Amino acid sequence: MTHATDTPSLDLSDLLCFAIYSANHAMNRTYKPHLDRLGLTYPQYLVLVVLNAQDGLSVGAIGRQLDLESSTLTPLLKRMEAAGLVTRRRDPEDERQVRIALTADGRRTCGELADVTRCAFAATGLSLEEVVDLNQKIRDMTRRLREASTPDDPV
Amino acid sequence: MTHATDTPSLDLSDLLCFAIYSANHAMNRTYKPHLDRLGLTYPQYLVLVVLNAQDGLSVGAIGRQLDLESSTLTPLLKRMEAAGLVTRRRDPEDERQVRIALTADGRRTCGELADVTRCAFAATGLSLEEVVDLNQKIRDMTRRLREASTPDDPV
DNA sequence: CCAGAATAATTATCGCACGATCTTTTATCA
DNA sequence: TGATAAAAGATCGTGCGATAATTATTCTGG
Repeated sequence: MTHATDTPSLDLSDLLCFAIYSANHAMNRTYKPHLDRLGLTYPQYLVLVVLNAQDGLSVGAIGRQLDLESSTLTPLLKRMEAAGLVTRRRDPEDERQVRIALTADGRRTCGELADVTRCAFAATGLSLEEVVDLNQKIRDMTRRLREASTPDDPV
Repeated sequence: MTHATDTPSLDLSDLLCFAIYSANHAMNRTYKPHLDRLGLTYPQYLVLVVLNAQDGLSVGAIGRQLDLESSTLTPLLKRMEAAGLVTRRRDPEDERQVRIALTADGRRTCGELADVTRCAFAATGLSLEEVVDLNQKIRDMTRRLREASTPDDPV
């Protein structure tokens, strides 16, 4: 059961975590010029992707999709509000929640997202099939990482 | 040849960049309790991995391996110096460079890294073979992303 | 109905990470 | 040799991202 015997090497190039870390950096840099043009940061882009699928979500609902804390999202959403992309309104039904809605400008920016995504896709040099496969493999791993973390914190 | 026609969907779960983004978050969270025990942050852990392989590197040399700027590394290394893990000394041969060397404490901490890496590996739920394969796939993609970015900036 | 628990968001603090700019040191070359 | 260019770090400003503490609202049990 303990497969702790086949020790993974400590060489940087063998570390899966570093491969992911680097891939994330590279992806950010790939997106950057396109997002700069739209006046967006990368997490802001992700928020728009979420709102594009379903508008008027609460801060918490967005956070659950992106796996971000409200303490991260609150200032980020305020910047997006200042940029005129979204509005923030307390839900009259439950005043604890803040509903995030796209403005006309935000919706227009959402219209550009498909192009940005297409460019990034092209930059990977992967076929659509390969992207789907790699996406699935990474998501599976992420799910297992989360499962391994949540049950009980190894103090 | 132009696979720009088969547009990737804008659904969050289909975005490879989001899969990587989430995987990176999840990996960080997996490492956190172990690194907390050692008093390290995740990028500090990566610096130790680099120094463990070759001690006495310059700031720039570390940065090239981790793909980090001096503006990120300088304060990070100062914190590691304050924590007693490394020393920072101008190279007498070339006073522009700052050499980073492990202290006795730093070397002792390096001795613990293999355990941390092993725990993270176990949390992925992947076989060593699968890790090697996924690692390669991600690194290939990262390389292509870098190639697509560098030639000329698509304004 | 009301005290206390639970939930949602905000605030504060810390540590990356980047781009832009600056300083110091080294290299180059007319 | 003496001006200038290049290289290596350091500094500054902005924006995530995490945790912990706080505030405000809603829910729940007696």
